[in-house]
Amino acid sequence: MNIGDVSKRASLPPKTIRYYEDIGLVTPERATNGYRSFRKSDMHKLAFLGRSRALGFTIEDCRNLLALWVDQDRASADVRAIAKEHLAQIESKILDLQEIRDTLSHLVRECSGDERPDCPILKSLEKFPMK
Amino acid sequence: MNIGDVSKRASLPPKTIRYYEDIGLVTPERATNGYRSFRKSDMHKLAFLGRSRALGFTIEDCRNLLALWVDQDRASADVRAIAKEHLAQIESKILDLQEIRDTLSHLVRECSGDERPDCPILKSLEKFPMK
DNA sequence: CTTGACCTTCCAGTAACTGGAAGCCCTATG
DNA sequence: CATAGGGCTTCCAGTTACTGGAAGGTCAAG
Repeated sequence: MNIGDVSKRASLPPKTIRYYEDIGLVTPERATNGYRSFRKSDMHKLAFLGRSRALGFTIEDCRNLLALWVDQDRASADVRAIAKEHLAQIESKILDLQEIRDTLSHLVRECSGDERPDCPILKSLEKFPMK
Repeated sequence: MNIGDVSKRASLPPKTIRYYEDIGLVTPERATNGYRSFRKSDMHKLAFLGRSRALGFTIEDCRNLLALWVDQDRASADVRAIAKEHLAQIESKILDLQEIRDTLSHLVRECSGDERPDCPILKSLEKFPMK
C-alpha cells in the first residue's frame, strides 16, 4: 500500500505518517521506485497511533503504548499506569480551563461591548491578582 | 528597575520578559551599562501580559488587548470580541477534554492492571472508531 | 582582588507537526 | 509519443511560547 491509501485508511495526513517514520514509530518497506510500501502491520500501527493521539496521549506515551501493544507478554498494569497518569493530567487541565472559563464568562457578561472605552475586561487584566 | 526586580513583581521569568521585548511587546530603556531599565509603564504592561497569558490568551491576542488597553479611545466592543472568541475556544476545548476523560476513565476502570497481558485499553486502541 | 549574584547576547531545543519547493514516477489521453 | 495530472520523494523552514545553556561583562561586598 502506498502512503496515500494508508493516509485515507488511518485518517492521518501523509506528512504525519512520514514524520512518524522519521521518529521511528513505523518502518515501512520501500518499493524499487523509492515509494514507501506499507504492510498490514504498519497500517494497524498507524491506526493505533491515530487513536492514541486522538485521546491526547503524547508521542512518547504512544511509543510506549505501541511497544506494550506488540509485546504479548506485557502486564496490563503497565498500560494502565500510562493511561491513569494521562487521565490525571487531563482532569487537572479541565479544572484549569473551567476556572479560566468562569472568570472569562463573568467578564464578558460584565462588559457592555459598545463603542465606549470603559471596559471591565481591561480593568480586570490590570488588577486581577496573579495566582 | 532591572529585569530581576520586574521579574519578581510581574511574576514572569527574566527569559520571558526578554522574549517579550524581542517580539515587541515591551520596549524598556537601556542603562549605560547595557542593562535593561524598566519604567513603571513597562512594569504595568508586563503585569497585564502575565494576567492575560494566565487566562490563556495567545500572544497575538495579548498584543491586541495591550494595544486596546493603551488606547483611551478604544471601543469596549473590540475587547469583548476578543474575549468572547477566546471563551468559545476554551469551552470547546473543555468539551473535547471531557469526552476524552470519559473514554479514558471508563477504560482505566475496566482494566485490571495486573501482571496479565489482557488489556481492554490496548484492545480499545485497536478498535475504537476514529471520529 | 576575588567571589557571587546579576546582567548581556546568541544558539539551540522543545512538541508535533505543517507548508512549500524542487524534482522523480506512473498512468492516461490526444 | 509527448505531455499533463496526480502521487511520490527529500529537504528546509516555520509554527507557539518559551526555556536551557554557554560565554562573557558588571557590580557590590568582604
